[in-house]
Amino acid sequence: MQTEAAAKRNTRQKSAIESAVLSSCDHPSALTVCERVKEEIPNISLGTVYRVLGMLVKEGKVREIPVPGAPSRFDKTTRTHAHFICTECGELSDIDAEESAFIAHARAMFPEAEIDEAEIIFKGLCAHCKGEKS
Amino acid sequence: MQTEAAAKRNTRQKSAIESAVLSSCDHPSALTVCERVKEEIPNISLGTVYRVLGMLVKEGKVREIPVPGAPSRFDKTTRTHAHFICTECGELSDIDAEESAFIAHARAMFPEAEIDEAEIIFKGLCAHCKGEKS
DNA sequence: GTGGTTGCAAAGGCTTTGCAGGCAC
DNA sequence: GTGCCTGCAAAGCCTTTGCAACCAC
Repeated sequence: MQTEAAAKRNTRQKSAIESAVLSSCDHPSALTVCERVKEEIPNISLGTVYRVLGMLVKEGKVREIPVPGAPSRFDKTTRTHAHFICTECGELSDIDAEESAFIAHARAMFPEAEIDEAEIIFKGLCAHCKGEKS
Repeated sequence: MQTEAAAKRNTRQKSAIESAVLSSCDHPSALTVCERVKEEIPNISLGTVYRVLGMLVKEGKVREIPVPGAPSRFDKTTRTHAHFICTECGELSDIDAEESAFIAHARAMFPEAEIDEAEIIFKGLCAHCKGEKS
């Protein structure tokens, strides 16, 4: 007997979506994941991709990175860390900043609240786009 | 002769929207701003509120705080700082964290990119909602 | 056979935009 | 009078959801 979750089933779609995210080195959006899975399952639907990604996030296998004014990206790295997004080309990179230190600081400033997580996004120009502008 | 901006006009709507945001102690969404302005200009439209808020943000008079999965909030404080949002009731508070220190850290990790700004949001339960859960 | 899953399409929420009329200058 | 601004409504984008068919168990 599992804790309480109704018995989950393994399907072609689920494993294809999971491996698409886990094997990606970038940070794909739901639409990108859908396109990649389409190579294996041509008639996969975007609704299913969103549903399965939601499950994976809930299970803690994948992390969702909300991007202001743009579709969320999905990240195989669960370890908390910050991100950098290029305002020109939209490329999203990891930044190995001590997010936990930020949270500790925030807790010190706000002892009466219960702070669980942080979303830290830096914005600017990536090396490539920076070069093109100068 | 202004720098280059086509001559902007002063209208009842613009000043009402601007003062609604600047006089608010909370962090209203565009819809909330619209409702408050309606007391003064009953037939103000949400489209206009979004348009004017966009101008104010561009002029640097107001700051937009994008909230993942919820409407953006608008903040009269331009000084960069972090925010805390309660996942239960949606209340948004300022946190006087040294955002510039975060940016400096990120720049050190990512010297090849040009990092301009940061969006830092902490999530958890506010004092009030925390009390109700225990 | 049961009921979690899927594909499709429609709907949902937030935000932007096209257009004709209106108003600040 | 000019052309920026407004109100209205429609459209846009990302995401969620209802439903009947489907398939893992």
